[in-house]
Amino acid sequence: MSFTITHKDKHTKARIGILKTKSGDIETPFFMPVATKATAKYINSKKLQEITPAIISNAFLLSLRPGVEIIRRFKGIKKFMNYKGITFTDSGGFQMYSDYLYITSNEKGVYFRNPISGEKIFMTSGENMKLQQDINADVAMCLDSMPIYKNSKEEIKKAVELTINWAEKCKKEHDRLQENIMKNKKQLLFCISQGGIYKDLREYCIKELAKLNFDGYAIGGIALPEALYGKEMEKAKKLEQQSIKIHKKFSPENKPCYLMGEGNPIWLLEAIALGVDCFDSRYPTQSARRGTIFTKNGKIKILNKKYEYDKTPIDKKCDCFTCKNYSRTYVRFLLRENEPVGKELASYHNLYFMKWLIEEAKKHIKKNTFIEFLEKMKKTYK
RNA sequence: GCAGUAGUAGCUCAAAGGCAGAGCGCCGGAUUGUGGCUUCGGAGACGAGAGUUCAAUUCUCUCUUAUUGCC
Repeated sequence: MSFTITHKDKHTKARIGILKTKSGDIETPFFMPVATKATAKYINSKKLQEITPAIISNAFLLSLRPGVEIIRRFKGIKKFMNYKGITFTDSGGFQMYSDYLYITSNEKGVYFRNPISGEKIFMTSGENMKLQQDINADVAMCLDSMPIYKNSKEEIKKAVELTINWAEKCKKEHDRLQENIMKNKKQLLFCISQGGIYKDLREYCIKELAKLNFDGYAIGGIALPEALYGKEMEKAKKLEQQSIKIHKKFSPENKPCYLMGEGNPIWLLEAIALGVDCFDSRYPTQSARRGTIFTKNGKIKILNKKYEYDKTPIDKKCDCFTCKNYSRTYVRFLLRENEPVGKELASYHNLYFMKWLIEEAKKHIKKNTFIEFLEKMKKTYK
C-alpha cells in the first residue's frame, strides 16, 4: 500500500496521510510548485528544497527540450536538476489547453505541434508512459484529455471517453514497463478525472477510473476559474467544490486525492476540508513575478503606489528569507525594474507562504481544529 | 540681426478644415496540471493671441519658445 491515512479531522473530511514513493515518504496534504522545465522559474532546486517537499514537471515539454535522452543519462529528473524532494511529471495532456501546441487527438493519442521546430508530433498514451518512465519522476500522471469551457457537453463527454480510454491504456502499459522493478522502486501512477462542471460526466468518469486501481486519483480541468466559468468567481468556487465532492464520493477513500491546478490559498484550504491531499499550481510563482504577493492578511499588489515608501517586510508575520532581509520598497523596485532578483525574492516568499499554509493546516487537522483555522483564514485572508 | 524648421499626453512621435491616435511612462484589475510573449482597463495633450471660415489643433498673420544655417 503506497498511501496510509494517519489522521482524520473530526469535523471535516480533511486528513493527514503518508504517501510512499521510491524517493521516500511525503506527508499529505502537500502543495507542489510547477517546475515545468525542470525548474520553478527563478528558484533553483536547492532553494526549492527548503520550501517545498515536492514539485511537478512536464514530461511532454521536457521531451521537446532538452529531450528525454539527456535526462535518461542522469537516470532521471531528480539527478538532472539535483532536487532531493518528491517529483511528479504531468503527461502533457494539459497542453491541449494551449492552441499553440495542440492540434488534435484520437483514441491512440495526441497530435502536438513542436513549437521549436514546427513539426507535427504524434504521441500515444503508451509512448507517454515510456517517456514519463524515462524521466523517472516518483509519480507519473496518465495522459488525459482536458476539455475547455467553450466545449459543449457533447465535446466534454468525448473528452471523458478519451480520458478513460487512455487511462486504461496508460495503466496497462505502465504496469508492463514497471513489471520487473522492485516494489519499493516502482514509479507510482495517478489517473485524472474529467467531466467539466457536469455532475453526471464527473460521476461517470471517476467511477470508470476507480475500477482500474491507480495509486492516486486526480481531479482535472476545474482550477482555471476564469477560463472555465467566466468572471463569476463565487459560482466557480461552488462548481469546483461540487466536482470535488462527486470525485471523492466515487474514488477510493484510501488513495490520495490530487486537485490539479489549485493554487488559490483559500480555495485550497476548502479543498482540504473536502478531503483533497495534494495540489499543484503555477499561481504562487506566476503571481509573485507579476507583483501579487500572498501574506497572512491577504494578497497584496506590491506594485501599487502605496508601497513605494513602505520599509516594512512583505509580510511582517513571515520569517522567510525575503521578509527577514528586504523591504516592500526594495522588492517593489526590483519588480518594477524587471530585475530577476525581484522575481526570485517574491517567488520565494509566495512559495514559503504556501508551505506555511499547509503546515498550519496539518497542525490543525491533527488537533481537530481545522474548521476554525479555515474560518479564521477566510476572515483574515482578504 | 537674417533665413529655415519645429512647437500635439510626463516622454518620443502620428493623423486630420468637422469624435485628436499610438508606443513608452503613470494609476488600477486579472493571473490557478507555466512553450514563449503576461494580459485587460483607466487617467492624461493641440505654446499664446488675432484673422479667414458655418466650423481652425489644422489655413493666414503676429508674438513666443526650441533648434539649424548664414552674417
